[in-house]
Amino acid sequence: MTGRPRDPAVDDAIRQAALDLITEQGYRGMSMEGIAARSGVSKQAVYRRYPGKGEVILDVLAVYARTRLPTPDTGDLREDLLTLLEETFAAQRGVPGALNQALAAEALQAPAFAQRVSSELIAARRDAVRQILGRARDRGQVTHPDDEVLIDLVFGPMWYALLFDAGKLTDAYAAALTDAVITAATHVP
Amino acid sequence: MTGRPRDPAVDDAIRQAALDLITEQGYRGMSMEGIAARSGVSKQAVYRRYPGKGEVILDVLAVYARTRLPTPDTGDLREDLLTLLEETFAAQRGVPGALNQALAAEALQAPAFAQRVSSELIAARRDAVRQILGRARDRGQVTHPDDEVLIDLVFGPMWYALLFDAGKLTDAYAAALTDAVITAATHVP
Amino acid sequence: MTGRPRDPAVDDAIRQAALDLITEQGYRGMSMEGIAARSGVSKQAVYRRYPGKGEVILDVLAVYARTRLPTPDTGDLREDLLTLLEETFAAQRGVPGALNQALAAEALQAPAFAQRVSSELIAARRDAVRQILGRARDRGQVTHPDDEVLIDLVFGPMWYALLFDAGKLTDAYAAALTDAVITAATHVP
Amino acid sequence: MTGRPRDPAVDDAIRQAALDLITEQGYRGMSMEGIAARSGVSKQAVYRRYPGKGEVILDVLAVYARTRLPTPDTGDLREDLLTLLEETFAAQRGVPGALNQALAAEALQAPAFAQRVSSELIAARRDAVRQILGRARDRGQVTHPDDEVLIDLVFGPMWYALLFDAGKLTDAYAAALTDAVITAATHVP
DNA sequence: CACTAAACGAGACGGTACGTCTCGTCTTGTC
DNA sequence: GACAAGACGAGACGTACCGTCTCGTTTAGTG
Repeated sequence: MTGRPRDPAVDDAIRQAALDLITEQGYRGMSMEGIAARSGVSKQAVYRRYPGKGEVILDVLAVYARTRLPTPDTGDLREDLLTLLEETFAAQRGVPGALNQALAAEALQAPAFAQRVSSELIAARRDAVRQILGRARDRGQVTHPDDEVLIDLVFGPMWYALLFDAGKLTDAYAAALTDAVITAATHVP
Repeated sequence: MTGRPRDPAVDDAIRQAALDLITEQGYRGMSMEGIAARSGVSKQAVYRRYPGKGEVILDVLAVYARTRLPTPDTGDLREDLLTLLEETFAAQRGVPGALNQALAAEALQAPAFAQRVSSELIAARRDAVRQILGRARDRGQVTHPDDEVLIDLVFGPMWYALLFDAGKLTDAYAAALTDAVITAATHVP
Repeated sequence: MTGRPRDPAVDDAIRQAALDLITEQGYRGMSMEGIAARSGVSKQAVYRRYPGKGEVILDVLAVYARTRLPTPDTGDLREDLLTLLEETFAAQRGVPGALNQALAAEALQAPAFAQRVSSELIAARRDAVRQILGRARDRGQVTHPDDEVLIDLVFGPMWYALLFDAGKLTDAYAAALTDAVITAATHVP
Repeated sequence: MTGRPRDPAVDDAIRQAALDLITEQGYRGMSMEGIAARSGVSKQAVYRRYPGKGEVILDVLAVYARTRLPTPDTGDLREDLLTLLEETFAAQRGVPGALNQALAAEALQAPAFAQRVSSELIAARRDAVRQILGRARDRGQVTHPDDEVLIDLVFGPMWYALLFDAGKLTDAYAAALTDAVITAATHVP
């Protein structure tokens, strides 16, 4: 049979509580117990939806991801890449940054979860850069043979900053990084 | 006054136990309680030395760091950088990799700790690359204006890999990264 | 709301473990930790029921108290009092004696707890004597004006013995005490 | 060899610290560790003098005991007994009361210690009453056959009060108790 | 309309780890 | 040798989460 349907209000309450806790107290202060308490929901209701903290974060982040802008396409590699990076970095300075840090913390504690994050969340961001590079490659602009390395050059420093110095992710840094990556992408004989 | 000196055997037992636990069971399986139990030492003896897990890892890693080789200096930028990266990545495939992951996990849970890690451990690695770049710059080879960005290009992807795909850190990846970074460093007009 | 009801088996296991520990190892050997371990119950389960050791003992003793015989009423003051004292002292020679000692130890470390013990456990015993004295007083036998002092004469020596010489609490001692108290109760002009 | 003699200042500091702690924080707050810290003395210096908390208390109490008045001897049983009890009870309302409570707590946790307390400290108090009763017995006033029971009638209620209601030990209570005990002592045919 | 099945809040449960405290012993260097 | 200092193993303290498990109650469909 069907049984009682899940209450969407509960869904929202959980996500909201998770978000609140993580922004107010960081990953440390975000516990399944705390989420339930804060949202006025039973622990079971949380565990019914998510197998663990990681999945909660993943879901909360997905909400942000859904509202994100599409990949820029101005015909200019530098402009496209810069726009994307500026937007991405700007987000990392806000709530999504805290969520990504939490995500990283979870991933470090469960390799299987790291895999999921990689394929579900990170892949999308990488795709965006891959598209930009692909278009530039079609225009003969990009000569570097391996997109993946270039993409690592873009996002590696971002995660590095999230780990040890989140304040670094400014527009200026986005620009510097963009230039360096473009140089690496376009100056291979 | 002096008081009874700390027993070096206890120091070693703690470090060894921490190392064992982290390599066998990962960051998750490493607890202050477990370290004490495994090393046959009282919890107090552990807490007397380290205020938390993070500091233990930091200290264990320091032992590895101390035994690390000096910065290569062959007069050839590519060879120097490649050697350094290959060595560093090779280490990340082993025990130090697990330790670094643990370190990252801790750093994510305590920003103050992230700062310490940054200045005490990471700085040394960055210095090595800075020296290599500096020498090449003296030879007129490096034209990119900002060492820091270049260094981020080197280590960003490494941490990124440690977070989501540690298996990526092969010699081949070290080579690809080296080439990309050198391109970025040397092709700025 | 209701929530999952407490498991009575856990209640019993805790009480039994506490009882075992206190009889086998005395108050010293009875710890919240030990109770949990011995009963195969989590520490939380214990702390959920009792805020501290004292309350555990109090509860264990209550079980004994509930099964105690009613106040004797033969119409003869000496017989009534003697019976009560013999029974009470006999109990002190057994498990309840150890429990009472533990109770005293706890009471000495927390005045607030002493108050509780006084009103919840000791009061019942005093009431029994008060009833016996009251009936004798109705028969014109007891002339001493203050029951409370007489009751202190009865139980004071008992606690004194529990503190320093538990072996003293024999039937003979009960008889000697009974006689002395009756003399004090009945020979006031 | 003789070695360095013990520093009397250390002796005093320990006793003073123990006294302070016990009066300020009760038995709970009196720890060997605390005594050492408070007195500015090493733990070893404390343990060198006393095998445990109990002995410290015993020693501190002994100082008080030494300064106590001699057994009253006015030729009047009631007056002698009343004086003794009033003085004794008055002391229990003060610092010696707290010390006695601590003593009781210790005795409950180590039967062997209870024995020592009994023979060293309590015996003196009992002797005093025994002397008073003896003199009255010589005058043909006391007819009760057993001094020990009478002495229990005197001190039992005192310890009982120390356990559960220290406030009870007033002059009025001393008087009531004196009268009851004298009745018991003098009205046996 | 009754029945069924799942969701829901509440909260108990066995675990595990946390960080702190005190115990009684020991090991330094200094006096 | 006493002494201050403080390390050491042991073990209890009380708390916090984990993920699972009852409870009794509500809320849809389905028959």
